[in-house]
Amino acid sequence: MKREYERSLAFVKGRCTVVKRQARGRQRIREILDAALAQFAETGYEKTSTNAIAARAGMSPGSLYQYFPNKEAIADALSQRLLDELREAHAAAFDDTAVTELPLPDLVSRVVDPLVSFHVTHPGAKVLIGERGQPLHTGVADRVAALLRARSSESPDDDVRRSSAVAVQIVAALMGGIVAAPEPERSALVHELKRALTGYLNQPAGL
Amino acid sequence: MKREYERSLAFVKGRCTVVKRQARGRQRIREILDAALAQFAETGYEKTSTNAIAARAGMSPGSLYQYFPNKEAIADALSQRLLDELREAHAAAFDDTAVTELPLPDLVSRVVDPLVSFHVTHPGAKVLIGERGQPLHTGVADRVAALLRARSSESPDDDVRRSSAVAVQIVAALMGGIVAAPEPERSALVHELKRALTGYLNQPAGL
DNA sequence: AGAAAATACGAGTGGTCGCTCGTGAAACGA
DNA sequence: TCGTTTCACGAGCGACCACTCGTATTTTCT
Repeated sequence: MKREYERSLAFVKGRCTVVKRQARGRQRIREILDAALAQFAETGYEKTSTNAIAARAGMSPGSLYQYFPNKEAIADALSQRLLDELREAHAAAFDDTAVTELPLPDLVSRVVDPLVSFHVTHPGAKVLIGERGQPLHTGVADRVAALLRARSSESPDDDVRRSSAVAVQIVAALMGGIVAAPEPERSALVHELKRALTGYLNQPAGL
Repeated sequence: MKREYERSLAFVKGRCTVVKRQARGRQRIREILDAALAQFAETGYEKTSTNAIAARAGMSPGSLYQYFPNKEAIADALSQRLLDELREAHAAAFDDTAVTELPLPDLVSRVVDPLVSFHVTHPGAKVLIGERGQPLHTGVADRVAALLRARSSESPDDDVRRSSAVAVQIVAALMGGIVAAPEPERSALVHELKRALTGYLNQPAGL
């Protein structure tokens, strides 16, 4: 019986080889990523040991290292998976036609709201941003930049890029508190975030 | 010959005792803090080893542990020292009388500018904020809250506290990029930071 | 001068962590 | 059925790290 297998990399005896992943293996990768996300959320990236991830995923350290060459690769793959989920959640906000006409507060809400619910349902995502580089950051920043360019086509490109980078950093900065806060306060903080963004983006550039 | 000595804590043989610090000892503490700040700036808090701090300060690990019981205490003392320096640099901005009358952009500049130059001259300060709790954060946030309360006395206290916390988080979020950027870009980013703050604080609360 | 206090040293200890490797079980393909 | 590939295991290795301790030196004070 012929079957189709996803080709992917395995890391056995210190060597990187190409293997035909079985269904079991693909499931294992998902389990590792799930465990890593939960563990990162609890203890942060640096303080999370790979042995703890393996234990949480119900496997031995050796099994874990058949699917990832090192700890960093786990975080990278996790960032990628989260970024994909985020892109999907954001599709409605970004892939629309009439972004140019929409009032700024509405536009901000359309971008911020899915972002908030994404981070609320994935409380570990913020440590992949906070403690490690910017893989999630840049993914969003690029799309925000494109959106801003569409709205104010006469602004110089550097200004647009800077504005979107700043806006993304503001969102990232407040997201931690938003996720951590209990519900009555959380809504208030989301409201403040939107106020900050609209206030920032509304202003004429020459102040 | 009688001399006056500062009493402080020593940590010898695992026990905490009170000693009469000599001038040499006080100098050593300064050297440890200097070395720690430089090392934190280079490698971050977690990845900085106490042995590396000791080596950078030109002393043995044992000597370092005569002045601090553990790594965290070094970071705490350093945070305290930086907070004192910052408070001094901010005295002019906060201790003024007519804060209520000043236009918002001017007020923002008076607060932000010393903050920026403080972080530029102490590039290690931001990791004490970024990777470890909020000792520097809260110190500034309280003063900002007092300032905001003075300006809009009719706002509810919760709103004021929230606004100042958000403002401080915005500053903290952008400070990293500001410190890292070379000079032409740095000024532009500072300008963006001020725009963000004025835009945020200018708005009527009910948006 | 001489005892006591404070400072200084640095090899060493116990512990953690990322990662490996030899071995064996399960699934696949013929 | 049987060889090959993929998956699984877990003790343990080497490196690093926060911190200790016995000892030696310097300063203080009488």
